Amino acid sequence: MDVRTLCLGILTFGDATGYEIKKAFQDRLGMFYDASYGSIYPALNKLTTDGLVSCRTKSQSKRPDKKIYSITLDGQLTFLKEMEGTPAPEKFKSETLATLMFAHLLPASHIAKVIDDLIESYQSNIEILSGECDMKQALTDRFLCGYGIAVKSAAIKYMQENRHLIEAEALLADHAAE
Amino acid sequence: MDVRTLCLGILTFGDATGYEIKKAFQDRLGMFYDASYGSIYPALNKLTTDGLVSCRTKSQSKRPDKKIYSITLDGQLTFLKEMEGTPAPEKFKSETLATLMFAHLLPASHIAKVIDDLIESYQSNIEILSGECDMKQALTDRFLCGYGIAVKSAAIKYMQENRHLIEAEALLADHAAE
DNA sequence: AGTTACATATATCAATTCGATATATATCGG
DNA sequence: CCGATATATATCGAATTGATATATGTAACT
Repeated sequence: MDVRTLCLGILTFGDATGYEIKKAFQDRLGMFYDASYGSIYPALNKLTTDGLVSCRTKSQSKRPDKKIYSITLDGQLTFLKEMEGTPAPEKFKSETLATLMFAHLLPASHIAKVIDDLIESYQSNIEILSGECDMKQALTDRFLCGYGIAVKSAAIKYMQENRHLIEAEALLADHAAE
Repeated sequence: MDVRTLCLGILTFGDATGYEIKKAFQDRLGMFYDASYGSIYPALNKLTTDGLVSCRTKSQSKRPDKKIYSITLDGQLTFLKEMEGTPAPEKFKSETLATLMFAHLLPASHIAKVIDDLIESYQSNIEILSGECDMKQALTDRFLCGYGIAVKSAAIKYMQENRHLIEAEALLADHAAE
């Protein structure tokens, strides 16, 4: 599954411009899949060439022409076939947790700040997701929002209950450095 | 923070070959940061050029020469300075959850399988992490293993309790298709 | 004895993707 | 009136992945 396939998926919900597709990635998929213009625009070009989407241009005065993409029948079939494959393993990248790996080399104050920031960002995620969760009527959206909330909540709880472990390591190093 | 910096970090634990550094990424950082040979070997070359690591070659009969890298004093200072910056936001990519976004278009049997597989992979993660957690003496390692276990456990619990929501959507679609 | 799979060890390459940047304008709050 | 945000396109260098190539040892299985 690549950006191309997910662009097709987003277009099953209705026609959209590249700009709107980018927004859909952020708003609907952002939690577990993101894509940049640098991958979306080339993807749409390729999809158009392959006949999986069609594109009509709406000229606008004083703005770049709007290119509205629609999924074709061929595109729908390709999308469904693609989605029937086995999804790749999940990938998670956290510079914060990588930083904590080296807590014994860093100032305790920095470790504390990094953890504070992470907890705050999780809390902000949860607030946004809670708001969305209430608005959405579709079960799918609710399920996915709920997933995000459940996981982030568990992360916060663990961090708060166990941060002293890693902060102790950093403190030890601080004393050794003196 | 990039692969270069994390190679330096891994070398603070002791000298290593590129192959061993790759293993360290998998074994120690794998949960929250991974890197491939295609990024590790170029990173080590650059670090050597910049004088942040030194490299001695150990010739081995019937094997490629082993290149053992050591972090230099300059490398240690550079690493510490790098780690004091603010870590980038976390990134998570899940093709499985992206698939679920389109549950209303897919066969219920496929949705069920995809969820089963995800739960199984989480369970396997937890088992591996539990084993490691017991072995490790360092608080840092325990903290990070514990984090992984806490988060994956919450994910499993949520999935098991709420999967019926999304499976219902897929079933609806199945009936509509008939 | 043979074979299959995995571990050691290096390295490169096409393809993908990110993050930043460029270009223009509208709109809205302070 | 100004600065921030939104609309809308597109490209480019740099980083990264995942696959592949090359060799061999070693352990387990048949």
